[in-house]
Amino acid sequence: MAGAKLDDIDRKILAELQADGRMTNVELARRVGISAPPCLRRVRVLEELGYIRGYHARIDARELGFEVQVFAMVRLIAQSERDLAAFEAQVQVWPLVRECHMLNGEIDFILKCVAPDLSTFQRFLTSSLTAAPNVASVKTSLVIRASKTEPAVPFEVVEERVREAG
Amino acid sequence: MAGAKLDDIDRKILAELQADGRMTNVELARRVGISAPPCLRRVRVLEELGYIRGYHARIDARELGFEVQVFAMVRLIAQSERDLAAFEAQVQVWPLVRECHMLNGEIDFILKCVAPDLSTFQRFLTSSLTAAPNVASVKTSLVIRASKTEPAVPFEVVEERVREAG
DNA sequence: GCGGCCGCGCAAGATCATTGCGCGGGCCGA
DNA sequence: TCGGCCCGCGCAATGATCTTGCGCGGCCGC
Repeated sequence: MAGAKLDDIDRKILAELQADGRMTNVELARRVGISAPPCLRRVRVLEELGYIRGYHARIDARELGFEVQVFAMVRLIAQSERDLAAFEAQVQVWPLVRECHMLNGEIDFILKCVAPDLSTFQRFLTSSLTAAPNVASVKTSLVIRASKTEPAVPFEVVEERVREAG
Repeated sequence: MAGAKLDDIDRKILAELQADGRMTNVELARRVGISAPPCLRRVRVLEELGYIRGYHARIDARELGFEVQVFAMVRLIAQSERDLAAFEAQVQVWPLVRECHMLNGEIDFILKCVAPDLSTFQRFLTSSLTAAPNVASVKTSLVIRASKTEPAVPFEVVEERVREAG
Protein backbone atom coordinates (compact mmCIF):
# COMPACT_ATOMS: atom_id res chain seq x y z
CA MET A 1 0.00 0.00 0.00
CA ALA A 2 2.90 2.29 0.75
CA GLY A 3 3.18 5.05 -1.84
CA ALA A 4 1.96 2.86 -4.63
CA LYS A 5 -0.98 4.58 -6.23
CA LEU A 6 -0.11 8.21 -5.78
CA ASP A 7 0.52 10.31 -8.85
CA ASP A 8 2.34 13.64 -9.02
CA ILE A 9 -0.81 15.63 -8.30
CA ASP A 10 -1.53 13.63 -5.15
CA ARG A 11 1.99 14.17 -3.88
CA LYS A 12 1.74 17.86 -4.59
CA ILE A 13 -1.55 18.04 -2.70
CA LEU A 14 0.08 16.40 0.31
CA ALA A 15 3.00 18.80 0.15
CA GLU A 16 0.78 21.86 -0.06
CA LEU A 17 -1.51 20.79 2.75
CA GLN A 18 1.48 19.88 4.88
CA ALA A 19 2.77 23.42 4.38
CA ASP A 20 -0.61 25.10 4.87
CA GLY A 21 -3.40 22.97 6.19
CA ARG A 22 -5.99 25.73 6.03
CA MET A 23 -5.54 26.53 2.36
CA THR A 24 -8.86 26.80 0.53
CA ASN A 25 -9.66 24.09 -1.93
CA VAL A 26 -9.73 26.47 -4.88
CA GLU A 27 -6.26 27.76 -4.02
CA LEU A 28 -5.03 24.21 -3.61
CA ALA A 29 -6.57 23.24 -6.94
CA ARG A 30 -4.94 26.21 -8.63
CA ARG A 31 -1.52 25.26 -7.25
CA VAL A 32 -1.68 21.64 -8.29
CA GLY A 33 -3.08 22.50 -11.70
CA ILE A 34 -6.56 20.98 -11.70
CA SER A 35 -10.03 22.37 -11.05
CA ALA A 36 -11.61 22.48 -7.63
CA PRO A 37 -14.03 19.51 -7.70
CA PRO A 38 -11.54 16.76 -8.60
CA CYS A 39 -9.05 18.36 -6.23
CA LEU A 40 -11.49 18.08 -3.34
CA ARG A 41 -12.27 14.50 -4.29
CA ARG A 42 -8.58 13.66 -4.23
CA VAL A 43 -8.18 15.22 -0.80
CA ARG A 44 -11.09 13.16 0.51
CA VAL A 45 -9.50 10.00 -0.86
CA LEU A 46 -6.12 10.85 0.66
CA GLU A 47 -7.84 11.36 3.99
CA GLU A 48 -9.74 8.09 3.78
CA LEU A 49 -6.68 6.10 2.73
CA GLY A 50 -4.78 7.42 5.71
CA TYR A 51 -2.18 9.50 3.93
CA ILE A 52 -3.59 12.54 5.70
CA ARG A 53 -3.97 11.81 9.39
CA GLY A 54 -5.55 15.11 10.35
CA TYR A 55 -5.20 18.86 10.37
CA HIS A 56 -3.94 20.77 13.36
CA ALA A 57 -3.06 24.28 14.35
CA ARG A 58 0.44 24.51 15.72
CA ILE A 59 0.17 26.27 19.05
CA ASP A 60 3.19 28.04 20.52
CA ALA A 61 3.67 26.39 23.91
CA ARG A 62 5.97 29.13 25.18
CA GLU A 63 3.45 31.84 24.38
CA LEU A 64 0.93 29.91 26.42
CA GLY A 65 3.22 29.89 29.41
CA PHE A 66 4.92 26.53 28.98
CA GLU A 67 8.46 27.84 29.24
CA VAL A 68 10.07 24.48 29.83
CA GLN A 69 10.45 21.68 27.31
CA VAL A 70 12.23 18.49 28.22
CA PHE A 71 13.18 15.22 26.61
CA ALA A 72 13.08 12.31 29.02
CA MET A 73 14.83 9.04 28.21
CA VAL A 74 13.17 6.23 30.12
CA ARG A 75 14.45 2.74 30.84
CA LEU A 76 12.13 0.12 32.25
CA ILE A 77 12.90 -2.81 34.50
CA ALA A 78 10.88 -5.35 32.53
CA GLN A 79 10.13 -5.08 28.81
CA SER A 80 7.48 -7.66 28.09
CA GLU A 81 4.74 -6.46 25.79
CA ARG A 82 2.47 -6.30 28.80
CA ASP A 83 4.94 -4.10 30.66
CA LEU A 84 5.42 -1.85 27.66
CA ALA A 85 1.69 -1.44 27.15
CA ALA A 86 1.22 -0.67 30.83
CA PHE A 87 3.74 2.14 30.64
CA GLU A 88 2.18 3.47 27.44
CA ALA A 89 -1.19 3.54 29.15
CA GLN A 90 0.28 5.43 32.08
CA VAL A 91 1.83 7.96 29.70
CA GLN A 92 -1.56 8.74 28.17
CA VAL A 93 -2.87 10.24 31.38
CA TRP A 94 0.12 12.49 32.07
CA PRO A 95 -0.79 15.82 30.48
CA LEU A 96 2.77 17.13 30.61
CA VAL A 97 3.89 14.37 28.25
CA ARG A 98 3.24 15.63 24.73
CA GLU A 99 4.86 12.79 22.78
CA CYS A 100 6.05 9.31 23.60
CA HIS A 101 7.98 6.97 21.34
CA MET A 102 9.00 3.42 22.03
CA LEU A 103 12.59 2.78 21.04
CA ASN A 104 14.88 -0.18 20.63
CA GLY A 105 18.26 -0.42 22.34
CA GLU A 106 19.13 0.74 25.81
CA ILE A 107 16.46 3.38 26.07
CA ASP A 108 12.93 2.01 26.04
CA PHE A 109 10.96 5.25 25.68
CA ILE A 110 11.67 8.84 24.83
CA LEU A 111 9.19 11.40 26.12
CA LYS A 112 8.78 14.98 25.01
CA CYS A 113 7.41 16.96 27.92
CA VAL A 114 6.33 20.53 28.62
CA ALA A 115 5.86 22.42 31.85
CA PRO A 116 5.09 25.98 32.97
CA ASP A 117 8.34 26.12 34.93
CA LEU A 118 11.17 23.95 36.13
CA SER A 119 9.74 23.21 39.54
CA THR A 120 6.51 21.93 38.02
CA PHE A 121 8.47 19.61 35.80
CA GLN A 122 10.67 18.39 38.63
CA ARG A 123 7.61 17.68 40.70
CA PHE A 124 6.21 15.64 37.83
CA LEU A 125 9.56 13.92 37.36
CA THR A 126 10.02 12.82 40.93
CA SER A 127 6.47 12.14 42.01
CA SER A 128 5.07 10.73 38.77
CA LEU A 129 7.58 9.58 36.19
CA THR A 130 10.39 8.05 38.24
CA ALA A 131 7.87 6.90 40.80
CA ALA A 132 5.84 4.97 38.26
CA PRO A 133 5.92 1.19 38.47
CA ASN A 134 8.52 -0.62 36.39
CA VAL A 135 10.59 2.50 35.68
CA ALA A 136 14.28 1.75 36.12
CA SER A 137 15.84 5.09 35.28
CA VAL A 138 15.02 8.44 33.67
CA LYS A 139 17.51 10.77 32.08
CA THR A 140 16.27 14.24 31.21
CA SER A 141 17.57 17.03 28.99
CA LEU A 142 16.20 20.52 28.81
CA VAL A 143 15.44 21.86 25.36
CA ILE A 144 17.42 25.04 24.80
CA ARG A 145 15.90 25.84 21.44
CA ALA A 146 14.24 24.13 18.49
CA SER A 147 16.56 24.14 15.50
CA LYS A 148 14.19 22.45 13.07
CA THR A 149 10.56 21.50 13.38
CA GLU A 150 8.10 19.58 11.27
CA PRO A 151 6.93 20.16 8.66
CA ALA A 152 10.42 21.00 7.63
CA VAL A 153 10.49 20.04 3.99
CA PRO A 154 7.39 18.35 2.56
CA PHE A 155 7.82 14.61 2.25
CA GLU A 156 7.43 14.95 -1.48
CA VAL A 157 10.71 16.88 -1.61
CA VAL A 158 12.41 14.46 0.77
CA GLU A 159 11.72 11.66 -1.67
CA GLU A 160 13.32 13.56 -4.52
CA ARG A 161 16.39 14.56 -2.57
CA VAL A 162 16.99 11.09 -1.23
CA ARG A 163 16.85 9.77 -4.75
CA GLU A 164 19.31 12.38 -5.93
CA ALA A 165 21.88 12.44 -3.17
CA GLY A 166 21.53 9.98 -0.28
CA MET B 1 3.45 38.40 26.95
CA ALA B 2 3.05 34.79 27.89
CA GLY B 3 -0.58 33.84 28.39
CA ALA B 4 -1.52 37.18 29.82
CA LYS B 5 -4.30 38.57 27.70
CA LEU B 6 -6.12 35.42 26.70
CA ASP B 7 -9.63 34.88 27.96
CA ASP B 8 -11.53 31.63 28.11
CA ILE B 9 -12.85 32.00 24.58
CA ASP B 10 -9.36 32.47 23.19
CA ARG B 11 -8.12 29.37 24.95
CA LYS B 12 -11.07 27.40 23.68
CA ILE B 13 -10.36 28.57 20.15
CA LEU B 14 -6.78 27.40 20.45
CA ALA B 15 -7.88 24.04 21.78
CA GLU B 16 -10.43 23.51 19.02
CA LEU B 17 -8.07 24.50 16.23
CA GLN B 18 -5.34 22.35 17.71
CA ALA B 19 -7.71 19.41 17.56
CA ASP B 20 -9.06 20.20 14.08
CA GLY B 21 -7.20 22.83 12.11
CA ARG B 22 -9.61 22.73 9.20
CA MET B 23 -12.76 23.39 11.17
CA THR B 24 -14.90 26.04 9.52
CA ASN B 25 -15.13 29.36 11.26
CA VAL B 26 -18.88 29.06 11.82
CA GLU B 27 -18.44 25.68 13.48
CA LEU B 28 -15.63 27.07 15.60
CA ALA B 29 -17.77 30.04 16.56
CA ARG B 30 -20.63 27.75 17.49
CA ARG B 31 -18.38 25.66 19.74
CA VAL B 32 -16.84 28.59 21.59
CA GLY B 33 -20.20 30.30 21.96
CA ILE B 34 -19.90 33.50 19.95
CA SER B 35 -20.95 34.47 16.44
CA ALA B 36 -18.74 34.00 13.41
CA PRO B 37 -17.35 37.49 12.77
CA PRO B 38 -15.80 38.12 16.20
CA CYS B 39 -14.58 34.55 16.21
CA LEU B 40 -12.71 35.08 12.97
CA ARG B 41 -11.28 38.32 14.29
CA ARG B 42 -10.00 36.53 17.38
CA VAL B 43 -8.38 33.84 15.28
CA ARG B 44 -6.61 36.50 13.21
CA VAL B 45 -5.32 38.15 16.36
CA LEU B 46 -4.10 34.84 17.77
CA GLU B 47 -2.25 34.20 14.53
CA GLU B 48 -0.66 37.64 14.48
CA LEU B 49 0.38 37.49 18.13
CA GLY B 50 2.11 34.17 17.49
CA TYR B 51 -0.09 31.90 19.56
CA ILE B 52 -0.98 30.06 16.38
CA ARG B 53 2.18 29.29 14.46
CA GLY B 54 0.51 27.73 11.46
CA TYR B 55 -1.81 25.02 10.22
CA HIS B 56 -0.54 21.75 8.85
CA ALA B 57 -1.88 18.48 7.55
CA ARG B 58 -0.32 15.56 9.37
CA ILE B 59 1.03 13.24 6.72
CA ASP B 60 1.58 9.58 7.48
CA ALA B 61 5.27 9.01 6.79
CA ARG B 62 4.91 5.24 6.72
CA GLU B 63 2.16 5.35 4.13
CA LEU B 64 4.47 7.41 1.96
CA GLY B 65 7.16 4.79 2.18
CA PHE B 66 9.23 6.11 5.06
CA GLU B 67 9.26 2.91 7.07
CA VAL B 68 12.12 3.89 9.35
CA GLN B 69 12.05 6.50 12.09
CA VAL B 70 15.09 7.14 14.21
CA PHE B 71 16.10 9.35 17.10
CA ALA B 72 19.74 10.41 16.93
CA MET B 73 21.51 11.81 19.98
CA VAL B 74 24.41 13.96 18.86
CA ARG B 75 27.37 15.19 20.86
CA LEU B 76 29.66 17.84 19.42
CA ILE B 77 33.35 18.42 20.01
CA ALA B 78 33.06 22.18 20.55
CA GLN B 79 29.95 23.95 21.81
CA SER B 80 30.54 27.64 21.24
CA GLU B 81 27.52 29.49 19.89
CA ARG B 82 29.26 29.60 16.54
CA ASP B 83 29.76 25.83 16.52
CA LEU B 84 26.17 25.22 17.56
CA ALA B 85 24.84 27.50 14.84
CA ALA B 86 27.04 25.82 12.26
CA PHE B 87 25.61 22.42 13.14
CA GLU B 88 22.07 23.78 13.09
CA ALA B 89 22.66 25.20 9.62
CA GLN B 90 23.95 21.84 8.45
CA VAL B 91 20.87 20.13 9.84
CA GLN B 92 18.61 22.35 7.78
CA VAL B 93 19.85 20.89 4.49
CA TRP B 94 19.51 17.24 5.49
CA PRO B 95 16.04 16.24 4.30
CA LEU B 96 15.98 13.06 6.39
CA VAL B 97 16.15 15.13 9.56
CA ARG B 98 12.57 16.12 10.41
CA GLU B 99 13.20 17.76 13.77
CA CYS B 100 16.22 19.00 15.66
CA HIS B 101 16.34 20.24 19.23
CA MET B 102 19.29 21.70 21.07
CA LEU B 103 19.62 20.26 24.56
CA ASN B 104 21.59 20.94 27.67
CA GLY B 105 23.67 18.28 29.43
CA GLU B 106 25.73 15.59 27.79
CA ILE B 107 23.77 15.39 24.60
CA ASP B 108 23.95 18.55 22.49
CA PHE B 109 21.26 17.78 19.91
CA ILE B 110 18.49 15.30 19.44
CA LEU B 111 17.40 14.62 15.87
CA LYS B 112 14.22 12.94 14.70
CA CYS B 113 14.92 11.33 11.36
CA VAL B 114 12.99 9.36 8.75
CA ALA B 115 14.17 7.10 5.95
CA PRO B 116 12.62 4.77 3.36
CA ASP B 117 14.64 1.86 4.73
CA LEU B 118 17.44 1.02 7.12
CA SER B 119 20.22 1.06 4.56
CA THR B 120 19.27 4.56 3.43
CA PHE B 121 19.42 5.75 6.99
CA GLN B 122 22.73 4.05 7.67
CA ARG B 123 24.20 5.64 4.56
CA PHE B 124 23.02 9.01 5.84
CA LEU B 125 24.36 8.24 9.30
CA THR B 126 27.86 7.25 8.22
CA SER B 127 28.44 9.53 5.25
CA SER B 128 26.59 12.64 6.45
CA LEU B 129 25.84 12.84 10.15
CA THR B 130 28.86 11.27 11.83
CA ALA B 131 31.06 12.61 9.04
CA ALA B 132 29.97 16.19 9.62
CA PRO B 133 32.51 18.59 11.09
CA ASN B 134 32.55 18.98 14.86
CA VAL B 135 30.46 15.88 15.52
CA ALA B 136 31.96 13.88 18.37
CA SER B 137 29.51 11.00 18.64
CA VAL B 138 26.05 9.90 17.52
CA LYS B 139 23.85 7.40 19.31
CA THR B 140 20.79 6.23 17.43
CA SER B 141 17.61 4.45 18.45
CA LEU B 142 15.00 3.05 16.09
CA VAL B 143 11.41 4.01 16.81
CA ILE B 144 9.36 0.88 17.34
CA ARG B 145 6.04 2.63 17.63
CA ALA B 146 4.59 6.00 18.58
CA SER B 147 2.75 5.72 21.88
CA LYS B 148 1.55 9.31 22.04
CA THR B 149 1.70 12.11 19.51
CA GLU B 150 0.87 15.79 19.50
CA PRO B 151 -1.67 17.18 19.72
CA ALA B 152 -2.34 14.84 22.59
CA VAL B 153 -4.44 16.89 24.93
CA PRO B 154 -5.02 20.56 24.02
CA PHE B 155 -2.80 22.90 25.97
CA GLU B 156 -5.88 24.42 27.52
CA VAL B 157 -6.61 21.15 29.28
CA VAL B 158 -2.97 20.71 30.27
CA GLU B 159 -3.15 23.98 32.16
CA GLU B 160 -6.22 22.86 34.09
CA ARG B 161 -4.81 19.47 34.97
CA VAL B 162 -1.49 20.85 36.11
CA ARG B 163 -3.32 23.24 38.37
CA GLU B 164 -5.42 20.43 39.81
CA ALA B 165 -2.89 17.70 40.29
CA GLY B 166 0.75 18.31 39.50
C1' DG C 1 -24.00 61.31 34.75
C1' DC C 2 -21.50 61.21 30.54
C1' DG C 3 -18.27 60.50 26.82
C1' DG C 4 -15.05 57.24 24.93
C1' DC C 5 -13.64 52.63 23.98
C1' DC C 6 -14.01 47.90 23.11
C1' DG C 7 -16.10 43.77 21.51
C1' DC C 8 -20.29 41.68 20.13
C1' DG C 9 -23.96 40.56 16.62
C1' DC C 10 -26.47 41.70 12.28
C1' DA C 11 -26.55 42.06 7.36
C1' DA C 12 -24.85 41.88 2.67
C1' DG C 13 -21.76 40.76 -1.06
C1' DA C 14 -17.99 37.92 -2.37
C1' DT C 15 -15.84 33.66 -2.16
C1' DC C 16 -15.79 28.84 -1.46
C1' DA C 17 -17.57 23.91 -0.91
C1' DT C 18 -20.12 20.32 -2.80
C1' DT C 19 -23.02 17.73 -5.87
C1' DG C 20 -24.74 16.05 -10.35
C1' DC C 21 -23.73 15.58 -15.02
C1' DG C 22 -21.59 15.30 -19.62
C1' DC C 23 -17.31 14.74 -22.13
C1' DG C 24 -12.95 12.78 -23.62
C1' DG C 25 -8.99 9.65 -23.26
C1' DG C 26 -7.09 5.07 -22.23
C1' DC C 27 -7.77 0.10 -22.04
C1' DC C 28 -9.53 -4.29 -23.40
C1' DG C 29 -11.92 -7.62 -26.03
C1' DA C 30 -14.03 -8.63 -30.39
C1' DT D 1 -9.49 -1.35 -36.18
C1' DC D 2 -13.31 -0.53 -33.78
C1' DG D 3 -16.82 -0.36 -30.16
C1' DG D 4 -17.84 -0.38 -25.34
C1' DC D 5 -16.47 0.37 -20.72
C1' DC D 6 -14.36 2.90 -17.08
C1' DC D 7 -12.14 6.44 -14.86
C1' DG D 8 -11.18 11.12 -13.93
C1' DC D 9 -11.60 15.79 -15.41
C1' DG D 10 -14.20 20.17 -15.97
C1' DC D 11 -18.63 22.78 -16.09
C1' DA D 12 -22.54 24.51 -13.79
C1' DA D 13 -25.62 25.39 -9.95
C1' DT D 14 -26.91 25.53 -5.17
C1' DG D 15 -25.97 26.06 -0.56
C1' DA D 16 -22.67 27.14 2.94
C1' DT D 17 -19.02 29.96 4.45
C1' DC D 18 -16.01 33.99 4.59
C1' DT D 19 -15.39 38.75 5.14
C1' DT D 20 -16.36 43.58 5.76
C1' DG D 21 -18.93 47.59 7.35
C1' DC D 22 -21.93 49.18 10.72
C1' DG D 23 -24.78 49.97 14.82
C1' DC D 24 -25.66 48.65 19.59
C1' DG D 25 -24.72 47.87 24.42
C1' DG D 26 -21.63 47.25 28.38
C1' DC D 27 -17.70 48.95 30.98
C1' DC D 28 -14.45 52.25 32.69
C1' DG D 29 -12.65 56.74 33.90
C1' DC D 30 -13.68 61.44 34.50
